[in-house]
Amino acid sequence: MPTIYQHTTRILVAIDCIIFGFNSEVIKLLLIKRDFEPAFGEWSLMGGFLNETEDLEVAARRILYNLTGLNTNYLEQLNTFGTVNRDPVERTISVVYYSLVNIEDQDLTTIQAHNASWISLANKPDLIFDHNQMVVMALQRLRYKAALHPIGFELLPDKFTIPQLQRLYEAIYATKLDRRNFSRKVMATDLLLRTGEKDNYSATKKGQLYKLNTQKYQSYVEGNLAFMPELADLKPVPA
Amino acid sequence: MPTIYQHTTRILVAIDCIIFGFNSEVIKLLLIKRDFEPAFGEWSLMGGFLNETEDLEVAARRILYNLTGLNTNYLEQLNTFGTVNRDPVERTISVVYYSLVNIEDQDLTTIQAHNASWISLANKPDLIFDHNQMVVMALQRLRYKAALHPIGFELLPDKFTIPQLQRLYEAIYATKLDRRNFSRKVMATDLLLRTGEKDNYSATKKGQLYKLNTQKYQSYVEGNLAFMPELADLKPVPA
DNA sequence: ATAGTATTATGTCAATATTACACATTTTCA
DNA sequence: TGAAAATGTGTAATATTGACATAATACTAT
Repeated sequence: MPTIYQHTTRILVAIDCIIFGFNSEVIKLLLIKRDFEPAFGEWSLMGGFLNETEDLEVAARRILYNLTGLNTNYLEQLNTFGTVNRDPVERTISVVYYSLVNIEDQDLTTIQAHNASWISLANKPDLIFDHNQMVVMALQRLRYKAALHPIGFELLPDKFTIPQLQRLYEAIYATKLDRRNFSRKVMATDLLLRTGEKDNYSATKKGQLYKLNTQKYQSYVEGNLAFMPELADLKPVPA
Repeated sequence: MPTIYQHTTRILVAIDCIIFGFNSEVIKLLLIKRDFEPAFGEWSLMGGFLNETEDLEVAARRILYNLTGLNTNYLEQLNTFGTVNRDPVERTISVVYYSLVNIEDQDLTTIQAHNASWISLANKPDLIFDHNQMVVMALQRLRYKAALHPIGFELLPDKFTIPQLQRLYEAIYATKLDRRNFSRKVMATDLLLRTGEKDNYSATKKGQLYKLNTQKYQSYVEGNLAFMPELADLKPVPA
């Protein structure tokens, strides 16, 4: 006979996903304009409920996949939000994940079917419930992580140029970096491999395309070598 | 008429607390030897269930207070663990907090009443469920945080000496630091104020007692000045 | 009183990292 | 051909780190 906990307060558990993308210029968020209740017509993160027989991360991947049609590499738990009245319908706690996706890999049809769009951070509309707070925390976390681990690559296409990578870091930290020092520094990590190909999107000189040295990358991610420690002096996150 | 979510899977939400302390030599954990089911007689973290009308952090503080009789300054959410079978009795997700407490402030009676004891990391017994995993993650997080923010002070008494502080950092990072460089560095942050008093516990020369410059401390904790960035190259956490 | 030890306060120095530039050259499109 | 972007190399000023030296001081144990 299975024991049962006496405690009877069982609670709705939601999963919300913050999806970061980068379009070679600015950091974007994948947000949905709700065509369902509650908060019909307002903007929110993509979310759903945790099922009885589903692990947390599995649920997050399910929700992400349903919206974007893609399996992201980088999915990490951010925080669990559980203020009593955060959801006006019913007490719900939300386990929030954030993910970094290559904006080019998305499945446009799926995204449109969910009434979702990529919106740059600067134009972020007001979101429902405590979702604004979640985004602020996620950006903060992204800055932490990207200073110590080379996770930025998840936001780029497989092949990318050094200036693209630099623009990504400039976008994450809202700062300007010296072109020459940046490239020297990045090359010194040995994380990049020349593909020999060139960037055909460029209107001017087509840059060298690089890809990740996946072995080196693994040791950087699993080990704890600081990637760009000088960026660890984080600037405040704009609200 | 209030809307109700159709989704019916409501889940038990537990809160578990990892309580770090420091006794001037080693990092300790406050663990309980269970005198109740499930897992009677085994070791675990202190935990409890989230109530319907209770915020997450409030629940964590309640549980912490019940066990230690103290209100800690430093309480931070670590992660939510939700593998389907992590609790053999019933599907339960656990929102885990970690806290840093001054080991001297504890209420011994309360601790004993809960069959709890301070156990040094090196002697940590095997814990129930996924609690071992939680501890590993907490130690990792502690190392991250303490490298970038001066949170270590929470583990010390109000007044402490420089060598005490150094031993704390050495314990957190399982490393040795140069006495002379350490004191120079710490003094340079302007975070410490001399109290003029002396450490009467010392058997030899009684060291100067310092206390935190709480204003400076706030700006370090809230701001993002890296505290000891050279320690951010984290060593792997011993399992 | 003294030997021994821990604490505290300075100082030196080489290796390394960071920052901020200068200058030169190449590739591409219009 | 000229503008724009990408690339490559150099280098001086400055800051940080890590390793080690010295010494005054305060206390205990004997």
